[in-house]
Amino acid sequence: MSDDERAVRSAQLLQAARQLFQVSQELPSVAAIAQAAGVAKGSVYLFFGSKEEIFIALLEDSFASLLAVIIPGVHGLTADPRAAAEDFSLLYAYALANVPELLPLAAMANSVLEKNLPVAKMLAFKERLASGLEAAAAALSAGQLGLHRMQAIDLLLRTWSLTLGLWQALDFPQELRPHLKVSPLDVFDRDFFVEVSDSVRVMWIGTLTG
Amino acid sequence: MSDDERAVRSAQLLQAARQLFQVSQELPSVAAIAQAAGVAKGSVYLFFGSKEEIFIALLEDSFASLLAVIIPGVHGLTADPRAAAEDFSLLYAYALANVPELLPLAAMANSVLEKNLPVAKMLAFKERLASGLEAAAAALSAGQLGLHRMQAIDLLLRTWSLTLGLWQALDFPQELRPHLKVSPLDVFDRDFFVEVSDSVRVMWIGTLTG
Amino acid sequence: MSDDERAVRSAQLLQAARQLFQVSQELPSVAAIAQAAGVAKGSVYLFFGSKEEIFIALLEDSFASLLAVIIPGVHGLTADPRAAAEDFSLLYAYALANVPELLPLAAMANSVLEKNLPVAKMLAFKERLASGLEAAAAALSAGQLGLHRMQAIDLLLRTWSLTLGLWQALDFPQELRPHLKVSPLDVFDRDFFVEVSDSVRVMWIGTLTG
Amino acid sequence: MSDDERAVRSAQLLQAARQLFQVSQELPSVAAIAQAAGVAKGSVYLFFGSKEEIFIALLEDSFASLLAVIIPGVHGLTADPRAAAEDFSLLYAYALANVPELLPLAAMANSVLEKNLPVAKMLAFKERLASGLEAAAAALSAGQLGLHRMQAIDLLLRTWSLTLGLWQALDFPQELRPHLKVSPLDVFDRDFFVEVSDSVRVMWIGTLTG
DNA sequence: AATGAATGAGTGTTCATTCAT
DNA sequence: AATGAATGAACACTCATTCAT
Repeated sequence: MSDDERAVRSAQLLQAARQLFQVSQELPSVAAIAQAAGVAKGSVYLFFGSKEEIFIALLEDSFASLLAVIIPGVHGLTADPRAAAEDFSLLYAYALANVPELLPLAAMANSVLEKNLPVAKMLAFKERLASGLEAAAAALSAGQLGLHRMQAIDLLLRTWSLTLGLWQALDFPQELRPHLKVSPLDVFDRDFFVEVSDSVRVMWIGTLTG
Repeated sequence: MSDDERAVRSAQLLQAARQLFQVSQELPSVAAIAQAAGVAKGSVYLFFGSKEEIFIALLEDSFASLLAVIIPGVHGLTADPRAAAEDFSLLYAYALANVPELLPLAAMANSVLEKNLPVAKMLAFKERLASGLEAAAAALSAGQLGLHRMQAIDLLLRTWSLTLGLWQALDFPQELRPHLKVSPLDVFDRDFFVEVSDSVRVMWIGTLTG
Repeated sequence: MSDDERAVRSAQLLQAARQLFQVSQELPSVAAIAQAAGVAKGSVYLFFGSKEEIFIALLEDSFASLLAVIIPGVHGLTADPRAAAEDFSLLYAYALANVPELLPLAAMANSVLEKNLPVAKMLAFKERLASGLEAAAAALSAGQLGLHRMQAIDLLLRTWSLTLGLWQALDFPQELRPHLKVSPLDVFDRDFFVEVSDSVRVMWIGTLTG
Repeated sequence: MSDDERAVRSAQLLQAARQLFQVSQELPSVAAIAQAAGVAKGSVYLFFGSKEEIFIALLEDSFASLLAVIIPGVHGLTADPRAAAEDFSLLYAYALANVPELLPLAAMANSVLEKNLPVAKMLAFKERLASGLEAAAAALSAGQLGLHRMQAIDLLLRTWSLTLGLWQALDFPQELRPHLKVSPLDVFDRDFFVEVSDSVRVMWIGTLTG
């Protein structure tokens, strides 16, 4: 089987896993993924070493999608800190909205996905994350904002952390949504993307003008 | 059984759960908690409706411990934004270090703990979180920084989100630690508390002076 | 649960396992054993650590049954070697016939049962086998044949080995039985118990008179 | 494909299976055998009908190797029973040592290999074993010991049975070996080949002089 | 003939929870 | 109130075998 074909098949499985995950917000069983992808259970293991590897791959894939939007974006930011912060925060929220499974998946990474993952796989995963972060930081520091590499890394790491944390703070299961209108839960009644955008903008302004 | 007695027994179970969780970084089994607390397995269910409720209660308890330090702290902050940001960020990191199980537990909340939790319990849990946030915000806005209630809530919510996200980004399983010294993982080789402190200070300065 | 109760329940499970094994000549599934014993699958694990442990226990139990007949028998053997060999060989074949699952199970010990068994359990198992052998050897050397302990051990170990090997050589699946009448398979067309008895008698005579 | 070619390829597969089995003492997977033989997995099934057939063939092959040494040996035995027994027992142990996979494989025959084997194949296998036994018996009875055909068959069948049983009684997994020095396991702490040689000699003497 | 991608049956084990005592 | 024996649902993974190419 050629590498291309493998990539196609893997992507199909990932797509099946993505859809199931988006619906249930839980890790679907391998049987469910296989069925959704129209292959036999055993075939899943031709492409992924374990169930966890599937979702780690999905997480990476989604993260890469995010970066694919972010990297050109940060590279083209203006030299004006406030305008740059504004532009980035909007672009960022928009990019996040396009990979809806990213944050729920990332929120499971530490507690669920990394269990049962061989050290080597986990290392490789984390290294690719780090490289992605580096790449984005490189693009950011190559722009007109005059950030050094380390400053760019710090800013992006904190941006991502804030995002992930906000998602967890503001994500409410469907059944709780109606109650968000009533005090005291109304403090959490925010549109996630607006909140991300706002808080990221503030953080960037603070960093760039501080 | 009197309410006081119930409270004592619940606290003993929580303490057992806390210790086991701190050691293993995984949700201990109900059997393990019962044994550690010196009671029979079935007795756990006289105090908690499910395994998840134990850890939700533990999370709340730990969160309350954090607030117990934060609330007086924010109330006494100086009017000078930079000094206030500096003081808070240090106090905050210190307070976090005193409840080491808080962040690992909070990181599991969305993906693990909230499964299997009846809506009513979950609602109550979230409401108490919201109330705690409100209380801290009240203390913060009552201080000399001149923040409105909503501004205080926003700032604290973002602070907590940033913290939780950073913890997840920087937490590495023991086996991966050695590799943190080598590129590209070295971008993650930070002391969590220093990083929290720094990033929170920047966020506060940005917010207060923005 | 008292030790007595545990013993009773374990024995019921063993009995269920024994019956299923005798019928199918294959290791039944845990589910099948549980069902046959009238308990839930999980309950099996209250008494046995793994599937293999069930059958190791069954093997031990059957072996103990054999020894329970053999030990008094060897103790009372006459001083006359030929008569003793004759008496023992008959008693032995009779005793074997009373634990029909013993040899099929023993034949699986090396290749199947000992897989997946923790070293400690396996050690304990082998030690009890050794002790049983020692006990029988003690009874034999205490009799009138004038055998030393080591001679008795050797003789019994060889007797058992010959038995186990003969069983494997002469055991034929049901579907092959009809073909045993036809050359060249007719060399295997022997009654196992007669063959055991004969060959053991010869071995004993050779040893005792050699 | 000519019969010769088929024979060569089969032998290569058997050799691969033999080596893998000798190393792991477990039945290697078909994939492993194919890889070790340098062919594709599916190709194995051009030569063998099932995995079990491979090992049945290997067992036959190894058994034939044993016979190839034994048959000339028994033919040339002296007329003196004790000397003959001595000579045979040494030759036999030596021959066994040259086919180290034979006994582990034979020990699996009843419980593992014969599952999943079509009756016809099994019949053919058993018939060839019987023929081999007959051939050896013929050689033995043609010698100077004056044994009848049936006596020779009996003696050889019992010799083989004793050997197989002893192997199973004395074979200990690597992890248990250290414990063999300590009572009560020390009764099993024997060199297999010495034990086989001794016990076979005794059996032969008993049979030939009885 | 040779391949190797695809299959899918088969099962031991855990553990939160219940409930009779 | 307290126990702990009993439950049984849930599921990843392997690997012998097939068959289209």
